[in-house]
Amino acid sequence: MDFKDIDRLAAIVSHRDIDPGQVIFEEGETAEYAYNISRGEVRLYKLLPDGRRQITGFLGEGDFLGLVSDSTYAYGAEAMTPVELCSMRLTNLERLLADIPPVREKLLDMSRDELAAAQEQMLLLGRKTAREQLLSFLLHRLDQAESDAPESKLHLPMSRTDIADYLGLTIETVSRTFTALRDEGLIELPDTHTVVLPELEAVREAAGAF
Amino acid sequence: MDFKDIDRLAAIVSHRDIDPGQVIFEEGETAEYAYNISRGEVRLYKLLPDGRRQITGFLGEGDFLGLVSDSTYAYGAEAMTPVELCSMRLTNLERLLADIPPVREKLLDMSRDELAAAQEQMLLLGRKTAREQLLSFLLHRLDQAESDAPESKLHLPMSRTDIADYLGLTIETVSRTFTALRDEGLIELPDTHTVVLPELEAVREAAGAF
DNA sequence: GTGGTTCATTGATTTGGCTCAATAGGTGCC
DNA sequence: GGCACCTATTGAGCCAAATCAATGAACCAC
Repeated sequence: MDFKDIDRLAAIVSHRDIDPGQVIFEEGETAEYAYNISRGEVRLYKLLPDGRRQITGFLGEGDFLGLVSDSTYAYGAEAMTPVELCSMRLTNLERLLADIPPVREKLLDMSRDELAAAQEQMLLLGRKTAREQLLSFLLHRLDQAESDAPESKLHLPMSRTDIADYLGLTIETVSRTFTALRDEGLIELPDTHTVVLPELEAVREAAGAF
Repeated sequence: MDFKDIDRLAAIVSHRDIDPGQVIFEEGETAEYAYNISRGEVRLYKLLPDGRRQITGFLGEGDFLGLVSDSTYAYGAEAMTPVELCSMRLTNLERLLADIPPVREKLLDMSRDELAAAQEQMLLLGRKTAREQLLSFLLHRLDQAESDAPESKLHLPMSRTDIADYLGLTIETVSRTFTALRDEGLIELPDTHTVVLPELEAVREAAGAF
């Protein structure tokens, strides 16, 4: 990507601020924009007609949002915290992609990573117990955060309901499992949204070798 | 893609036959080849250390196999029926991809479709009952087969165990659920590997609006 | 035909996680 | 402070699916 490309990119991006709990886009909506998350945390989800919700992923700063297969979004997206988005019209983006191989290559890599993560999540949802699921979830968050957090202390921006809908559990089971893990000494819970993993090896073991 | 490209493509592909039950590649193995399935049915799966298995997808004729994010396969693959593969060395493939935009574009589309399917599967695994899962599975297979089968008669090449591991259930639950659906008249089971859906609308309804 | 093997079905029982219900912490507002 | 609101925790009972166990059906080898 050279200077000319960067200029063209700058010309089609704009900015958008979202409050916590606000919908960024809904599943099935015609996809007009793709986004890059400048700040904040986002949940992706799918719904059944009766309201059951499955969260398919959590995104944070730097993540790309709005990769679509056809012309509609395959899932909904909501802000969990105040979110700043860098938005691009998909028509412009597609034209840009057609021209700039490195961007296209990056997109392909991203979707392959996302796919590998989705398969890991299927293993978790289909075959792991609540305990293993929660530990795997914590380890995964820790790995992601590792870059800027040297210690095994973890901030969870999402609610218990969000965690439950991500793991295919109920809020009560999530809460009970957190408590049980705390009582066993596998984790510490200084407050609701903070977890410390003092014995990482034991956690990895108990998570089903994540 | 022009004639020159096709020649280069032809030069790097070769052929491979696989017997039912044979492993094509294992999760974690260094990825040397990507494949296109010429004939037969393949299951993709991930394993936990204690042997629990989650099937993450079934592939058939024409499907592409071996899209990897890093240098190792993210899942294992096994033949369910006799399989004929068209194989390509990944090193060659990568070089080819770097040069030919339409191939790269196709790959991106495929991985986006696969990702959308993965998210649908997460919804199914996390939030649907055994009954809804099985019906969704049948409808999905029917949609895929629709092209060459005008009727709502479906061939299931995989075993009950495979279906169970795909849906995150046990073989007994799959069998019981099949029987229950048959007794309700929602499906017919002429033999173990054949299902007929006489009332498609009722099935769609009961599957949780797949 | 008989025994062995594999896969599917059916039955009996158990259990992990869900449902329903109550209680406890926080936080903000008046 | 006192109250309302929201989220999380804890308790009691229940149920869908798992587990354990037996039987049936199809296929092959001898």
